[in-house]
Amino acid sequence: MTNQEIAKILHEMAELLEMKEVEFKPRAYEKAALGVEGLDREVRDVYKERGFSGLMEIPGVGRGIAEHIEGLLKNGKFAEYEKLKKEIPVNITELSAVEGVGPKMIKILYKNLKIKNLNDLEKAAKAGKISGLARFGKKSEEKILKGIEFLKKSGGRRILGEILPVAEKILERLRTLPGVEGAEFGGSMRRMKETIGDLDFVAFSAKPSAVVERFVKFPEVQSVHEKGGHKALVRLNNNTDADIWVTLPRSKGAALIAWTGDKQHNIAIRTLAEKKGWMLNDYGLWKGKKLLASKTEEEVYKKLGLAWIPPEIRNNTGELEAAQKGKLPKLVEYGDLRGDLQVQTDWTDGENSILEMAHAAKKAGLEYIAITDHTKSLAMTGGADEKKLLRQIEEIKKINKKISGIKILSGAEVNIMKDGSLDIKDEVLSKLDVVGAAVHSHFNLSREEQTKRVINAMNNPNIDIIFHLTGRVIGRREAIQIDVDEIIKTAKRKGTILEIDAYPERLDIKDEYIRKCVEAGVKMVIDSDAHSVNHFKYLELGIAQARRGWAKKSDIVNTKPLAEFLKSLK
DNA sequence: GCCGTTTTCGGCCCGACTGTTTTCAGTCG
Repeated sequence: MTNQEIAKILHEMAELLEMKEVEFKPRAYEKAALGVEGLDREVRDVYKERGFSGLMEIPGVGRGIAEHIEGLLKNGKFAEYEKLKKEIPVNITELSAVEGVGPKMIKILYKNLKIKNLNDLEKAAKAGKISGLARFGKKSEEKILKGIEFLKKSGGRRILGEILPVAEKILERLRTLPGVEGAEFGGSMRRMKETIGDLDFVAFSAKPSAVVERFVKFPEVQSVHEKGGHKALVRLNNNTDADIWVTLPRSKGAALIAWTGDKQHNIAIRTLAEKKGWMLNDYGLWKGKKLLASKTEEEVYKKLGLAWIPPEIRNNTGELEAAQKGKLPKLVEYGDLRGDLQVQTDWTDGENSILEMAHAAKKAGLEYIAITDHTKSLAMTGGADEKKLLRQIEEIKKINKKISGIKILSGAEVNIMKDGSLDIKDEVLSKLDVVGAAVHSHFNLSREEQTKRVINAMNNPNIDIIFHLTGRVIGRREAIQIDVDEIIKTAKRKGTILEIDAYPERLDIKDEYIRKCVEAGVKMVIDSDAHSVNHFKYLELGIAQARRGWAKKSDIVNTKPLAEFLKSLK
């Protein structure tokens, strides 16, 4: 049983208990489900190695839920879940994905109309059966149909890189509206998460309702789900939803904290306020009716005894404790990068020439790039063999003489073969300035084989960097099975750098692994993996990823000037 | 059912909007 399957059962359990109006347990199951989802290993492997106590170390999992997970792993049994599921045998995950449909509604729909899945729901709504139920009307029915339609079209979360440009355009438009005194992203967009479910905007104005009215008429808005004096929820032309909340400028700090989240961070920080006998809501930090702080985030955090916490790390994984102790790291900043160590050109599968890429990189504010075209075993890209690489080294020397303000390094993205050997001879690799190695095939090897394979490659003294270690493509291809802890140990021993590939679909390695590298003292680089002159903008996504992994400037070697950077290579 | 600077029992974040109602439950973030 995979983590996803276990998490799904825990989520469903939360909803089933919600239907039964059981108090507090739903949230406990919800938290446990999140804990399982967030794990960087398979629960079954944790159980195999560490047994029951390993399960109990999963965040949000205590004795009770650990026992249920154990049952699921041992024989697929979870008696209470099955019993509840028998009472209300419906596809909860599917139904609750419909906007506006929650556990209570699912229960009523099943009891009265025997609705079990999306198909049943759509049929019943179209036949006008739902509006006949007590406490349901025509509008509820329409809303359900709209929700189903949206679900069919949108297909879930979008990757950050895809949606960020759209969101920035809307934010700009919002900021320039008359009467608006500032606007920011909220939610997962402000936290720069890998994928975005919907867009959140927070705006500040003395006349909130006027701003809401203008917002819902933006050209990007396709339809309006709901609209009040301070809030609106709309659907955009690109089939994503966007929320806006407009509040008075004096509440800015508290409002941004409330709307940035994430949920667990908010719960933790509000609980912290409560423990001091205060109350934190969307408008401020209060002692009874007395306002203690609200204007800026810094002010609110400070009053609570916390340093300001960067949005990217607001997810209740230790940031509050660190902020309390003044031990938050100073994260690498947007704009800190001086180089890019993975750039493809038209020598293989890139779209532009070496010179064009160099100019584009310079324009993007970089001081050096490494040309890292694919190597020969990646035939589909026209990968370079030894002769072609040597020719490219000479070509780069020539171009370097012609240009100024940027230095081009010669490199390669060497293919790691199934057994961990490399497809380019050492004597040629040793002539390159920067050598990255990457897995591009045999994604399905066992964890042991895959780990051994990559470690073999790392043992080659010419390999400076491992590119996109886990090979995942968000939404399309799973990460390879690999023991990241072992890789990090080896990287530490060998002085190998691990890459944070900023290409929007990759974002590889992910934030938890970055955090492990930071803790282990393993250095990283942030690369665009550019295949065109337009791709250097992706570096921003990589920086966001690094920040979510608590990386400091000193953890990222391509924040260094060229000479210093070169010293950190083998 | 989880969890702990109020620590092994007694708490569990907070508010806006909607729909179908006459005061609020359900949903969402």
